[in-house]
Amino acid sequence: MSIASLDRVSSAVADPTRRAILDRLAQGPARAGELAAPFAISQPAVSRHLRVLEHAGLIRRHRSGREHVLSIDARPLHELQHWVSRYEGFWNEKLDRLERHFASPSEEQA
Amino acid sequence: MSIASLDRVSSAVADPTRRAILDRLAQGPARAGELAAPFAISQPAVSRHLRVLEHAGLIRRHRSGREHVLSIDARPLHELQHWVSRYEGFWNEKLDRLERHFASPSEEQA
DNA sequence: ACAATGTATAACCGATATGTTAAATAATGT
DNA sequence: ACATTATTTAACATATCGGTTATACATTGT
Repeated sequence: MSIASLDRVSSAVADPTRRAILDRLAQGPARAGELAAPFAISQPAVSRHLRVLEHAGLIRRHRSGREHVLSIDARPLHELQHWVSRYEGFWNEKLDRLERHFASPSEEQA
Repeated sequence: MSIASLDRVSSAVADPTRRAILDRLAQGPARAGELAAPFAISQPAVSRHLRVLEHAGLIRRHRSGREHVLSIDARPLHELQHWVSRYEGFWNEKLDRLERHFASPSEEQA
């Protein structure tokens, strides 16, 4: 919704480890430890990635005893998709037009 | 195309100044100076944002004398949109299912 | 009560990001 | 030739990021 969150969402997604975590969670909830296991980095490092994702609203945390179960909440990605979609026209005909423009500036008005 | 470029594209887009620059360029090519003018930051700072966008493949530079004319090339955003689109299902019925899951874990298998 | 387990937080470190101002480079105008 | 204009690059400061190890906290098992 808010513009501010687009900042947090896009920077959360800009990290490959965090994208991999989201990819994993797309297949279902997982404990923090399960999420950390596949990575070469330490558990505290993953813990902080989880915090970043949580602050971006991309995951939810449900404590079950001492375990933290994380699940995806991709709704903030909808906002990002909406921003990106405003450029959809550019990877089609508009780009071609721009390329013609630079090839022969005289056809600029077309 | 490549996975590596998704990194550069997503982090390029993670900065609000760079998003604003892309928004401006969506309306047509502009000189580097024109792009810098609306921002409170210095012109060299904008120059480096342009370099980041250029390295991400999101803008193209055409030198015309001493002027640098920048134009959008949104094709790398297509890749980002593709990544985001893999989560499309989650801001619809799947999220509801997960929410039911946490409300009453006994219905997990549904 | 105590040990073990799952996870977060603290303290720290080096690399990267983003801004600044000053200087370099390149083209244009006189 | 020289000054002006458009822009980048250099050198620097500070903040943030992403990693580490050590520690704290909370829960579970014995």
